Amino acid sequence: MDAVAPARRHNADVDEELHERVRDVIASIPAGRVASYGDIAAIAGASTPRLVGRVLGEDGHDLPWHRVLRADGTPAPHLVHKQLELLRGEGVLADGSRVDMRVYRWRP
DNA sequence: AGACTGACATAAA
DNA sequence: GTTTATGCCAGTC
Repeated sequence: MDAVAPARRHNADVDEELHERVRDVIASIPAGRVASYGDIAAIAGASTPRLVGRVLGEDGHDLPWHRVLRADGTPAPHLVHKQLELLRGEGVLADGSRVDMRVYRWRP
């Protein structure tokens, strides 16, 4: 097909859209469930899970950031304490510093 | 311009 | 089973 394929746009709109997309996905995570950065990145269309972490650090104050963990079920080193406590309040039990992703992992 | 850092993931030891 | 090293993408120095 002769239709052009706008693989890359230099518009900042795409960047902002991705930013909101990530937030929307995180906000879509129901209580008592958790998701990994890589999952959110894949659903939101982010190229790398690092973008998800950046979004949370910049504008995750209004989002259930405590429902976002790493692929191993271990949250960030500086938030592990708060993270597990918030999750525990939602019914997510953690073994030490690790959560059972295969049980609590949210899947759309 | 290049190099370092970071709320990560995956592979190898 | 855990720990270590490398790669990724974007932002910052």
